Amino acid sequence: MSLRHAILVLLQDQEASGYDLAREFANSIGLVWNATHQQIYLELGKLNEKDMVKFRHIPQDGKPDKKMYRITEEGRDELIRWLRKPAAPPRIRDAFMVKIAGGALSDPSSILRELEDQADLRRERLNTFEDLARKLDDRDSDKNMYTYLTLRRGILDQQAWLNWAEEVRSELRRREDLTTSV
Amino acid sequence: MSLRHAILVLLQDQEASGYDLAREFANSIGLVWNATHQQIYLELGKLNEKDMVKFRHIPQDGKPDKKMYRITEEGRDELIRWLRKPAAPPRIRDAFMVKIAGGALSDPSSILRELEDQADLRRERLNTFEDLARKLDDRDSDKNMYTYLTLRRGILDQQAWLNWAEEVRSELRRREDLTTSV
DNA sequence: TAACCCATGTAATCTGTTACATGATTCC
DNA sequence: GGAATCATGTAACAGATTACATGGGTTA
Repeated sequence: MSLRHAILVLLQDQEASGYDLAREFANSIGLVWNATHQQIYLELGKLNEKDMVKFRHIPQDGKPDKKMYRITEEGRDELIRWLRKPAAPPRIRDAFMVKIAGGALSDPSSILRELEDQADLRRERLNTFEDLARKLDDRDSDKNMYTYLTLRRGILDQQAWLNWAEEVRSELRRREDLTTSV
Repeated sequence: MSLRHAILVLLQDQEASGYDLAREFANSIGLVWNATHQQIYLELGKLNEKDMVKFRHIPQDGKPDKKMYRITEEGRDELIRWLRKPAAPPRIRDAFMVKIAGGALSDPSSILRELEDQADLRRERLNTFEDLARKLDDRDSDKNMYTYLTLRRGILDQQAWLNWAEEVRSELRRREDLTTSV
């Protein structure tokens, strides 16, 4: 329900096309909310109908035309209304963790294999976020402070995950020692 | 897509009614996957059609009848097939974090208020998970080890969140000092 | 007497995913 | 020559949420 608001947050700072937004969802805001281009184009259509955004056509040569969207007064009002209401708690749906919870059914080696794949991903993300955080030179501007805090959230999250992975490794190792020593 | 598998994981250990499962989704496995009773009843219906579970009627007095579900061979096969495939990465949809990312639009005091509400919730969860982890006496059984690891994931996650909240507080405080001192 | 627990579900709606579609340009 | 980038979308389907429905028993 708040793909809408994530889009409005992005349109706060700049006029953007659906394509631009999709790219940002793959980067910056994607850290906290992700969406595909299909969803974005659909939602932009709805936002336009409700006069929360408006757009202008930009013909380009060599490239397809663009629709550059801008937030309207109504859009800003909607966003501010939403910001005032307490946020719905995120719903947790982590398939990998379902596997861990049901781990007794698989074998440790296949769990470890997938754990390492996931860990690679997390390490990669951690690096990306740390790079981005380092590049935020002026943390004293309002906007940058919130971007920084968002990145910190991502960083702490990845670190916590990696620490947990280390615990999993040592538990599984301990377990192996127990069974082989019998 | 893996509500199905979360249910099958739960039915691994014990026969259960939809109601029982809903309770567990609110507790144990809810830590990694959540679902409402409507979804669960629907999915149990589908699983039954596909012969992945079967049920028997238990009449009760003073209470409504129950349907106690059990996993079948087909169900176990499906679960094992699923466990072998790499899990889809969880999609991130955190409305509160969208608010932080768009924080420059609200005022620090309302952000702090909501931060504290969320922190209360996280602290509560942390306590619950820590209690449950402490009560897991015999960590050497396969099943308990995986439950323990699942709980550890929840614990590290809550801690990381709370540490982040502390960073937010000090950043906002620093920010306030900057603006009031001008 | 009100709220909550037990126990099941259906229906309407909203969101999200996957597949399909087009077409020029640029980079390897 | 093939893949990726730019740029837009539609349609079918799957998954999730919200509202509605029932009704006895227990606890505050």
